[in-house]
Amino acid sequence: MKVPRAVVEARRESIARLLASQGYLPVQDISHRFGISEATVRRDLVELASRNRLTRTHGGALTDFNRRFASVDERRATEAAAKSAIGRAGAALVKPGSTLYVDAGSTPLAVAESLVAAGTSGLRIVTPSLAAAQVLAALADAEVHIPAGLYLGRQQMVAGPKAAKALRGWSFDLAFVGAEGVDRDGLHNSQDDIVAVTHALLESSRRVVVCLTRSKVGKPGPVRVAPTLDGFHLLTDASAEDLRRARVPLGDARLLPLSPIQP
Amino acid sequence: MKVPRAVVEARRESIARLLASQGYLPVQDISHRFGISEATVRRDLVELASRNRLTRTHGGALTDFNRRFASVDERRATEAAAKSAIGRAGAALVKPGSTLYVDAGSTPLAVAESLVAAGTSGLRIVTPSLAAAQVLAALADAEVHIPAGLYLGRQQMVAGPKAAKALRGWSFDLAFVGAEGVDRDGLHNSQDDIVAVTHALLESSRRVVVCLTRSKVGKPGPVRVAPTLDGFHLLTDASAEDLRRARVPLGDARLLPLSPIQP
DNA sequence: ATCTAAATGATTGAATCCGCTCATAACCGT
DNA sequence: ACGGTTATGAGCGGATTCAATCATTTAGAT
Repeated sequence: MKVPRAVVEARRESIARLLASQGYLPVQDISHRFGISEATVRRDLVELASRNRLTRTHGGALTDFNRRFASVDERRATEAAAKSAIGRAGAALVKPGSTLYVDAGSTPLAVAESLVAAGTSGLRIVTPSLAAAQVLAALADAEVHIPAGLYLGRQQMVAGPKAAKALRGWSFDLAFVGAEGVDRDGLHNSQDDIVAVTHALLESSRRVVVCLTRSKVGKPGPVRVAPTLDGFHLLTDASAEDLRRARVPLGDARLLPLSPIQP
Repeated sequence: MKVPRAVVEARRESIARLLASQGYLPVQDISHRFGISEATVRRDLVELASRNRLTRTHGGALTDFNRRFASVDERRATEAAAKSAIGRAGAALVKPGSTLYVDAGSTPLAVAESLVAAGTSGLRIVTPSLAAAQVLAALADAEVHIPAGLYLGRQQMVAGPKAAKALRGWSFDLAFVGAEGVDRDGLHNSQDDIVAVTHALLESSRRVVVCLTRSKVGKPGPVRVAPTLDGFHLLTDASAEDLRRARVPLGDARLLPLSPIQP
């Protein structure tokens, strides 16, 4: 039987709120609590999910607390296996108690996730990526700093002319940066501000690790970071053959090995 | 094939931690990430669940972590009607093209949401709240700035001693701040750093609007912001009678009216 | 070195969940 | 008042997940 529109909206709001307090609810539970059929529960959940009020799962739904950074999640899904491998290899380079820079982008984010999975302790991390900050907050004893800047909603990060300058006050053991692409003309990224940050890192970090999936090899980009990879470390699932074929000017860059599979 | 006991324990620990950062993970995802069969994943999850490290669900598992603390979403859900009314009234004060400060907290967040709903144009906003930044990013022509600071995962905000200083470079038309409580001894908040920010705002903002739900009236707090509400504007769903009864020292504070009905 | 017990992956049948369709009932606009 | 529209619940086929079992491999103890 049809029911007043206001009732439907109120019920959906109730479900969303109940979920916010519970974290997770199975479809069956919701059905019982509200005295409606599971079919209706599913319809409500689909609707609420489309409004980004919650996330659907098999058999239930959960709050969006951690999943609010959506567009990054999409990119995170592509080449997930490669990014995961790069993440593990990157995290393996990190010693407890280090001071790190973790760039924005889904590939450096994989490093952050692996650091959390490894439970590396005593880290001090600077990141312009809100997604990385949120992930790293799971490390109880870590100190996560976010630099000042303009918030870029699409990329879930802060950026700005001040960002590069602010980094000079730090001294990093290790910096993980991403890039738009690398080809015969060198390393490329998307924005002036981000390129400036990478340059600043070359001076304030002992090692700068460029994290790149194979799909970025041979691709150009709007702004050139450097004509060669001199001074960088490279972490990628692309083979040495791939890099040679794309005529990437490696210079004296060190190619870091990936962990095969499994942690 | 059998694998060393230490590896098993390390992997389970990794799963638990990864889960802590993700909130929820399907069995399949875990299987892929760790390169183990789903059967093993289920066995690990059963074991971890028996140790109360996580909660099982159909098709995956989720952290117990979010349950222990009141998340931003949970606070947002409480007194939602009052916060929504405060948000609308606050947004109504904002002229297009203004420069604003929006504090962390679920009540100021309601103002941000109403600003987006109203589609106010040309805003320049500074906020330490990542939730507010994300909401405000929906305004295409807005400029959202995030100050530098330490990331507080539980509150989804940045804070730090530098924050107050950084604000002196700005000149705000309007600042929306929250508070822990207000009682006969004045206005209270939770941390030194945040109180310092409020003080800084009194100098760098033409008007400082304190957003308070009725439940905060009569409540004390760890750190006192000010002994009276002199110089503040007050936006609350509490009645003048409520404030009088709690002997709140209003001083020359201006009590702003709430919009009665919703749009 | 040898043996036992543990860990893993594959398989299978049962249980569960999902998306879809359809009939019904009653809200809502004209 | 009335017709169109919308919300609902039930049923069904298909997909997914689960629990249990079993063979295989090897860590860890004697």
